[in-house]
Amino acid sequence: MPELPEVESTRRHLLETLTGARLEAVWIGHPRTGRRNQRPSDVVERLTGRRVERLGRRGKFLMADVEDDLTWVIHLGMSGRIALHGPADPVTAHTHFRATTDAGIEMRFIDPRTFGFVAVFTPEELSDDPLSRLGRDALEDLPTTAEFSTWLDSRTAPIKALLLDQRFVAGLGNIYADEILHLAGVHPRRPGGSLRLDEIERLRSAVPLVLEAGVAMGGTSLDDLAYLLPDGRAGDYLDRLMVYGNEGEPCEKCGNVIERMVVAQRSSHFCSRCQV
DNA sequence: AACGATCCCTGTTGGC
DNA sequence: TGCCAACAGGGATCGT
Repeated sequence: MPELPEVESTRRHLLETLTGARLEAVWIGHPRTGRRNQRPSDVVERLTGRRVERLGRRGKFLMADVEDDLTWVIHLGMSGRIALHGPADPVTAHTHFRATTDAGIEMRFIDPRTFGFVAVFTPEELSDDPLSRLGRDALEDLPTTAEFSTWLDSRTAPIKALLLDQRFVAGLGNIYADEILHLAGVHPRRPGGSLRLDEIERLRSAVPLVLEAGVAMGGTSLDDLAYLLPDGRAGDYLDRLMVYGNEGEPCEKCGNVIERMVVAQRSSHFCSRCQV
């Protein structure tokens, strides 16, 4: 599912096409895709004719600066992906947003489960939106071990749930949280406040190791229907996963069988020998 | 305040 | 073989 490495891989592939491009024909075809704007038609009205100044990312949100202080925000949700096409290419199912650049390239947002969205915010709207409370980016702005320690202090929620909470560190999802906990040797159900300083340090240092490897491989494509790069290719990190989706298989570190349990309403994959 | 539960949605999977 | 319930999950929201 799209997490930070998938969103960052998508951003890097879009940079050349979108940076400095003027958007011409803009279309939104599903009410849920534009639901974060009070009026979904604002997405079309605000983007049409305007130039994209810069394409950034915070956590799992693509955030582009657009002329006149607007912020164009795209979230891939669970099943969203972006594809670049020529305007005459056949439109595939679940295409809910299209925008043509002045160079004649069409960007499409494809999202079968409609958990994702496309929105355009004014500065005032952005400060009112929950995404203004997003935490620090897990790749570009990772908190220090001391800051992690303060945040975890006396917390009773399982560490897995806390890693998925986007309000402190933004960008981790179910797959990479499992991988990070495995690399750090921490059990997903450990209460956040129970982690010793050396464990917090291992956890914190595992974050960039896992995420940067994910970005280098173009992200994780679980199957052909979910995340793909904008040119339609699959990301290659699937083969590198140590625990996610490996239930019943031997741990590559110790040979113990990988187990699965539900933590924070999400399936968690872990090695009970490596992770304590 | 912190935490857990629920809901949104649809393609795929697994059980009977 | 065919049908249908269960499952997948990011984030907003709500109840305790």
